[in-house]
Amino acid sequence: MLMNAKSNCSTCVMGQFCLPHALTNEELDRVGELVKNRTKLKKNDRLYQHGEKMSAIYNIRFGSLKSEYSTEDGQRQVVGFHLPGDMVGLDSLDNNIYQTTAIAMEDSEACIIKFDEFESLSHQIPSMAKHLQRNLSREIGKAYHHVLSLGNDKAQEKLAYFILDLSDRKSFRGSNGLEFELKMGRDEIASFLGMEIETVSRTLTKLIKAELIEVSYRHLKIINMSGLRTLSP
Amino acid sequence: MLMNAKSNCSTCVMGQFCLPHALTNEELDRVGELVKNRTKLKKNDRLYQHGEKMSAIYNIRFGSLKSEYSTEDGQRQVVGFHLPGDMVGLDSLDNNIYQTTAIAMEDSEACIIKFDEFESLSHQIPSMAKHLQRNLSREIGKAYHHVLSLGNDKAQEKLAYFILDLSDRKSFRGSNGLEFELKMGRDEIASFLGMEIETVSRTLTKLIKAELIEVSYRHLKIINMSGLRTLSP
DNA sequence: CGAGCGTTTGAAATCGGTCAACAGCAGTGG
DNA sequence: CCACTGCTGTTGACCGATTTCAAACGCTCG
Repeated sequence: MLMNAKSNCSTCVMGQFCLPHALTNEELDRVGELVKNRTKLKKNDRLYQHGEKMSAIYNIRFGSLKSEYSTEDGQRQVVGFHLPGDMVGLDSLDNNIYQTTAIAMEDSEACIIKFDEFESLSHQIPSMAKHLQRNLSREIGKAYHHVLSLGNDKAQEKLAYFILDLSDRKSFRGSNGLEFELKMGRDEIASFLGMEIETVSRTLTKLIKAELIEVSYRHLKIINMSGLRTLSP
Repeated sequence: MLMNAKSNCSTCVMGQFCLPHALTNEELDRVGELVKNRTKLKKNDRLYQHGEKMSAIYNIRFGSLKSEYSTEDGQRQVVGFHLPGDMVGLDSLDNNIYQTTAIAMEDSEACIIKFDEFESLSHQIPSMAKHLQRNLSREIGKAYHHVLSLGNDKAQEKLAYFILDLSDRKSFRGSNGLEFELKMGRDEIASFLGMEIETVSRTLTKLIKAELIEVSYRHLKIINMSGLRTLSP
């Protein structure tokens, strides 16, 4: 985990997805002060680990990560996939211990937001505190939706939900939401959706035969978006 | 939904579960100002509803509520059960719209925390903002755990998790965690755990035959706590 | 005390899990 | 550059847990 690359929030292309809107230039500079460093991650590197003392929260700059929730007895579950602009580490603010482990699925980079400095900055720039609050609340909503999907949906619907969610988030960030590379393996999709690897594979072929998507290895193309949407609300 | 009963945080018995620790008397009085009103709910009354504009967050004073997450197409899922001391409505802070509906499972009462007033108070008493932040983060952790359970566990384990969680929370609040009334129906347990009513019923009888619990209608008694714990980690 | 809802129980059907074998892409080293 | 090896993903057959459909039971409330 290398620290380097002085950050500069005011010129960062992720700014619009990462920072609260309508910061003054002066505020931007102060935020830039706060986010002094970034960290580069190679595939499979951990950004933080379950059980560790929290020191910072992070903003993904590029690449993609997964977060895994785990219990003492070794049960593990992928609870989220993260794309550039996503804020991660938010599950640690309750007791200052990370509840999940964040692992890079490809070479990635994240901005480090030292938390004690963040807190003091929040007092000066209230919109930063509000921004964090919003992210926390949004994460709750996402988790509820995940619970809904795991609790109600059949394999097909869960997979459709997964694909559409990914597609939406890619589009939102300005990349192609209709054709992209899956950075996660079938095992990680399976864990995320609460099913087995083989079921993921079989269900993908079902969706292919239904001419909703095309898949070759980890390359995915959406053929019939509305068809997919009728599967996952 | 009746407004009445001037609140008084400084003498409220829920204080220890509800407010941040170590508030000065003067701060307590200011918080009391904020929480001017409570609302009484009869069974099945809604505290707030999915899609509504957020005006306040709430703290349960007595009784018990469930929150239901729902999608446009009518899928619904119970995402949480709430006991006295719990803060609810936290899923609304992202876009000021409630994402869930909170429904009383018995006659209940909640303190109303008008959100705009809360925000201005937060500036004066930073520990209040921090307290909210912690609650938000804890809710994320709880949701992740729920996802883990739905994704990995078989019916028995899910039910054990449900019972133990309820038991722990009752104990924490000083009531009897070994023998209590379930305020929710089998249908609500089923929704929460992502299974069917009949499976809940059958699985309960399994746990009874295994001499882990006794159940009669909605009265539940834990016979073998450690046995239950071996089922749910 | 009776009506009605909530709960339990039974039997049959189904979806997904498990076990096992195979295919295919990728990265290594000759 | 190609062959070998290993990891990742696919496919098939079988099995089991949960769902589904159906009916009976038993609280609880009016």
